[in-house]
Amino acid sequence: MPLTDGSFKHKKVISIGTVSELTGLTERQIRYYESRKLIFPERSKTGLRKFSFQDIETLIEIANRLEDGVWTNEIRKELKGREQFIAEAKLSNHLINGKINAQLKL
Amino acid sequence: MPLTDGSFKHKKVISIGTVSELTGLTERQIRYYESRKLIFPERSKTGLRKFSFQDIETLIEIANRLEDGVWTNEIRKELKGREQFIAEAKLSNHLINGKINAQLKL
DNA sequence: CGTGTAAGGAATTCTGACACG
DNA sequence: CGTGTAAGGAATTCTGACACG
Repeated sequence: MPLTDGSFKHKKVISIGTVSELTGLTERQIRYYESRKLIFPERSKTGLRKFSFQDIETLIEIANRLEDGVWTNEIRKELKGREQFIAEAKLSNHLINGKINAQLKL
Repeated sequence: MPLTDGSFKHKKVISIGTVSELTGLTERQIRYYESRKLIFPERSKTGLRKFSFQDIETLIEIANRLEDGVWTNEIRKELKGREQFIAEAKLSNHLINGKINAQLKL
């Protein structure tokens, strides 16, 4: 039942310069957030960082939280919390779908 | 009624090296197809090509057609035909939705 | 026609460090 | 803590051309 493609959103293909333009953040900031384990870009064979659209969305959230005076340590927890929530929601959704299908067969 | 995001699919953010990896085509081939007006990457301020996921899908189609022995001239027409079809389908879809909504109000 | 390649230059990205605080 | 910057090097990309055909 997935409606959106999503494969595009999570594919790591965007280089740091483009991410910088899209987010308004400096490359320095982006690299720093990676070192703080807030984002996890992939690397090309030669070591160049590759980001996804999802990473860009996360970076914008990070920038907003930092403006609120929140530390990267705290932001990391928040992001993990969100991830956990999504994972649970997906599982729950999956289970419910199973029950619905079971009922439909009766 | 758009279900898929789509904004990601059409955003021009991928550099030619990554496109080459994703499609299996050489940079030479990709640049040539652009010169033949089969794809239309954007350019960064300094002139670097930027492609979208849609461009990548088109490139794969192009490669398939070329393998079939079709010339770029012909492929260009095919692609235009497809575009035209999609545009018409969207319009038609829009009109039908309008009629349905009109009926629902009766 | 479609593609390979060598050529020279320009733009991008990387890391580690010094700085401020 | 989070960010700016100068430094030197490595990897990427660009264009125009010669080549084959």
